[in-house]
Amino acid sequence: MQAVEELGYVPNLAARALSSGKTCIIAVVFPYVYDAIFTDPLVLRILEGIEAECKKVGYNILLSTPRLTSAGPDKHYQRLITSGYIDGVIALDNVPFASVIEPVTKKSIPAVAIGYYDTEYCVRSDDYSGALQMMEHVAGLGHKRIGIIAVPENLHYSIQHRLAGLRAGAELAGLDFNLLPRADGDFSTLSGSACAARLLAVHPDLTAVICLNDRMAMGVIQYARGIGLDVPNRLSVVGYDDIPMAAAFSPPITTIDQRAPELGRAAARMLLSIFDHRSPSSVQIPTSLVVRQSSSVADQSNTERG
Amino acid sequence: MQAVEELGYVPNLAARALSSGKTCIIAVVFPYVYDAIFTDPLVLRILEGIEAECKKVGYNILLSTPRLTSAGPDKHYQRLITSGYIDGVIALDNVPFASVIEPVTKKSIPAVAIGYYDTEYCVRSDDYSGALQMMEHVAGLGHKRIGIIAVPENLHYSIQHRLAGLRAGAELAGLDFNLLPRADGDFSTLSGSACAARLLAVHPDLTAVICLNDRMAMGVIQYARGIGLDVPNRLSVVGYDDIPMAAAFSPPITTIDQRAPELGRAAARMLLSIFDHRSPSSVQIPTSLVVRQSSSVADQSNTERG
DNA sequence: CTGAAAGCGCTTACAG
DNA sequence: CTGAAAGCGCTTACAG
Repeated sequence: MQAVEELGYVPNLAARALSSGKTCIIAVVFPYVYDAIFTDPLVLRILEGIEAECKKVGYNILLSTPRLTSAGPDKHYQRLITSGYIDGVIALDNVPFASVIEPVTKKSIPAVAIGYYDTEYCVRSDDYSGALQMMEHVAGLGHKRIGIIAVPENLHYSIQHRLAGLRAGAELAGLDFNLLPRADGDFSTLSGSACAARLLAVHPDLTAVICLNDRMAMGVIQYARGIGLDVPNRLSVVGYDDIPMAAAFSPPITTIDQRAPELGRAAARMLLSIFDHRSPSSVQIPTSLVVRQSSSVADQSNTERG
Repeated sequence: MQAVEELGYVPNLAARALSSGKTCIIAVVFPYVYDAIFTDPLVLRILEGIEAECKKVGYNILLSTPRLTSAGPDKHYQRLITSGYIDGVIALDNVPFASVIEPVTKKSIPAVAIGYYDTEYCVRSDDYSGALQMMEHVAGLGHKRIGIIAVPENLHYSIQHRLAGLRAGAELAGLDFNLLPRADGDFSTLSGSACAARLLAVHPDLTAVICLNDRMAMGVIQYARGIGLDVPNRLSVVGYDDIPMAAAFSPPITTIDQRAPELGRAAARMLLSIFDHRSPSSVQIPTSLVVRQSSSVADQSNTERG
């Protein structure tokens, strides 16, 4: 039996998979909508969390990036999930026009969604509260003329929840959310600058801008600097996501940490517990406000002027 | 035979794997040294290239992130590569103290390294020429007092090649590379700022700083701005990698594009061709200089003053 | 050229 | 409680 050690015997996993029906592989599914999946730092952080939990119990990760259109995920993916290769799937499922987890649950394959798609097992970031926290922070600093830089709601479910959170936060602060000017970008830094330009052209008296991600916030700060507006003294700018760059930016950006690795960890734990024939409850990961130097109290003189 | 269509038959891949000895899975190996693997944007870009080629031919990607110490990769990994689960591996292999590809080739499993580790099949970025291009660009703008911000050579093979390229470029420009002041960071933005502080404290008359990655270049620019040095007019700053943020930064950063997705594509093509019993030649991916606004001609008054 | 049988290397249910 | 046998669902080499 110690010959096992000496000869370096390693079980053949394909044989084991065939006989036991278990492959110890889970598919991690990042739908490819735009090329966003390969440029978004959060994707890698989520993967980090999944990997950490899987490594503990010896599960392997098969990465799948199906092309997602309104007709659903591509056939490659359809084949993968019925191939017997995988024991279960964890999928980012936040694109309103098509679900990637639905065909999996239909086939009764254990599945956990990270996102808002309505399914039995899911983990969600508390986008509503995160956005609420942002608005409370900004309004709490005395800002009233606040611009919103978002993204079209049909791109990502989380956007809808963040906007709802902003609305609730505005109401709490006695502001009419519908009166706050809004511009939509596409998550990119460049679009952040462009939105800032549009917003400030019409509303030069804004004292704060809330951006639904950090990269757009960086774009706003660059634009503001370009036209000589000091951040945060003349214009407060806050972001969302707490990507690594947010802390290193100048000024460091006030933002919402959604704990992406924890989203991944929770999803992996949930899937493993489904494998154990338990029925885990869905999980919501709380966010936290990270106050840095890009936001400050509303400049009194500016506030009065409007 | 059209019943196949109707019944939605999908072959069981585990059975196919067992009988044919082929799994159509390749392991993509990103050794976990620090948590760098999950925060480095290049990793995802390389993965993007691998995924694109694999998708074409129906191969799946199993992601492996072995912990790498001087004792070699962890046993999880050792098991994976002998498990019969994978047809081959593509690995980032650039950490001098241990190779991740060596145990694979020893077992005669098809393997392609992305990196400088000496092995039969590899794809490399032309770090030497990339760094040479940087130095030629900076020296060509008339700079002579150039600071170097690098990283310890024992962290990554590519650093050694980039430093050699800088040296060659300096010699071509008639500069003594050994006389150029150097500070070492750790790739992070913060370390870039710290290095800039150290360098400029001793050598306030530097007119240019060459950084071996973009994030450190961002740190330098922030530090320079903080002490009132205009970039690029008073200080030119160049980076390396061309991460997405480099173009969106202010000022947009002059840098070297190493075409990370192409590294991935080339590695995948190479592995697939090994599967076909061909013997592909190793590949070097050329880099290109991307000139943006963070570098400009040396300020004459400053140059004279030194 | 077609079709039935052996075999891939495990796991597991069953007989002893 | 132990050990021999069947079976997982394919592929492929072989007999017809």
